[in-house]
Amino acid sequence: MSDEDKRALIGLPWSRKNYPRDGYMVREGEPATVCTLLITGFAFRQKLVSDGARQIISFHIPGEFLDIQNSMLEVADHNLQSLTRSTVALVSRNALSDLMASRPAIRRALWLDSLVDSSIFREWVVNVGRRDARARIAHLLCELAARLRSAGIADGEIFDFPLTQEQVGDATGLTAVHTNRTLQSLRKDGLISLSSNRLSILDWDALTEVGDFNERYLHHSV
Amino acid sequence: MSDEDKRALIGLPWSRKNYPRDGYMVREGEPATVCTLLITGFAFRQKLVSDGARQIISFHIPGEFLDIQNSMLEVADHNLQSLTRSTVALVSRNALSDLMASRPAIRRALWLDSLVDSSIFREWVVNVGRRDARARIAHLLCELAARLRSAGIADGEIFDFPLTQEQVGDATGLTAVHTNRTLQSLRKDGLISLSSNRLSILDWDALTEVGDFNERYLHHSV
DNA sequence: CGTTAATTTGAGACCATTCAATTTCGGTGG
DNA sequence: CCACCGAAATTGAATGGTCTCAAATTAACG
Repeated sequence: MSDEDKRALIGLPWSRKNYPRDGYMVREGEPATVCTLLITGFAFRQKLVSDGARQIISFHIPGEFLDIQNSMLEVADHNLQSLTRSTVALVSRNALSDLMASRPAIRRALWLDSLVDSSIFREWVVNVGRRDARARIAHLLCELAARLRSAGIADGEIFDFPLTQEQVGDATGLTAVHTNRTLQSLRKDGLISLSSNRLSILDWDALTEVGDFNERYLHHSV
Repeated sequence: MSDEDKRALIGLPWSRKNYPRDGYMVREGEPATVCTLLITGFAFRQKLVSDGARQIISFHIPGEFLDIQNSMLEVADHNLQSLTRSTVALVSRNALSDLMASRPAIRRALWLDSLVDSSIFREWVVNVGRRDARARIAHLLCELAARLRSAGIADGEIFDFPLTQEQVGDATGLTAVHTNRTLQSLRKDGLISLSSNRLSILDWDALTEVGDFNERYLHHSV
């Protein structure tokens, strides 16, 4: 994007909104009126099934758009929640839409953003569909680490990790109990250390091996 | 889209290509040069994990674009295969790209198409992550039926169903053996009848109940 | 420092897998 | 038209990964 594009994007009218931990930002079935950019904190998407179980569909880090798709598709098809206390920028659908109409580079950037989103969903289908518990969790940890590094939010082997074990389980299709046992097994093997909301990856190569992690699907080069 | 838009789309230079059953259309890691529209037959996307297991990520029916995302993201992040013998129209990336630049309605239609795709991936994460075998398979059958009806390819309760049980299993994260037993259980309960590549849905309401199926995620109204 | 949330542990049950063998089906050639 | 073939579907039995339920321990927070 050119400087002019960036100025136009930053110049959009927006308002700031804060959410508490676990606060609902968008509910499934609601009409969408605004577009949300995450400024600080973490967020996640989820859907509930008929017996009340929850499946987390993605996690989001600062700098990501949370609901471009909702704003085009009129009605939200999933729930969007803050993971930690967080702050977002709200932009009106119409203002963003006008900007996309007049600025090809911005249009292209948002389009790519949503295509990468889509690629991540595909990898998650594979993760919950065809990997065992250890691999699922290892893969999730690798993905979060790779994305945080790529976004410049973290750079070493130590990360803020605000997920509860129940949330890790809901993202990987496991129960909280089995998630706990699996994390212990990863710790015992010296792959990670995890406590008090801090994750250290002690052996990146081994963790990617266990998690069958190949970051091509993140399309970091685009 | 206006008539003029439609004419412009149909007027794009394209070539026809045939694939045999299980033929590879795109391989993971390959650079993308063309954009593929499925004309006849069925196709599916899949990824392979390190132990050789396969996860099917989506099925596609005639009239759907198969790889808009690949053509924007440069390198394919998954494999694309024909399910049955099929015919596709190949359009050059650049020609389609030019058309999208000049025609907002076409751009919007393709954008919506890929957003619906994305919504379907999200639902599949939920399906394999948080539903048991009966619900997973019932849900898959409901989705295929709903999409075929919506596309006008089928209209009653009887459908061409060219999937093997192994493929149903690979789409739902189950083994072929357990898929077989689960299909028998759905038959025994009078929900479906399935043989020789023909699926009859005998009790739609009961099947949607078992599969926890709500078609909002298909966004058929857009 | 008290209270609630989150993590951890144990034991038993169950859903789905594995492995192997058998039967059925669709297609092909004699 | 029938015999044959490989692929797909089906069956059985044993194994195992994950779940369930419940209780205990530890950590987070006002």
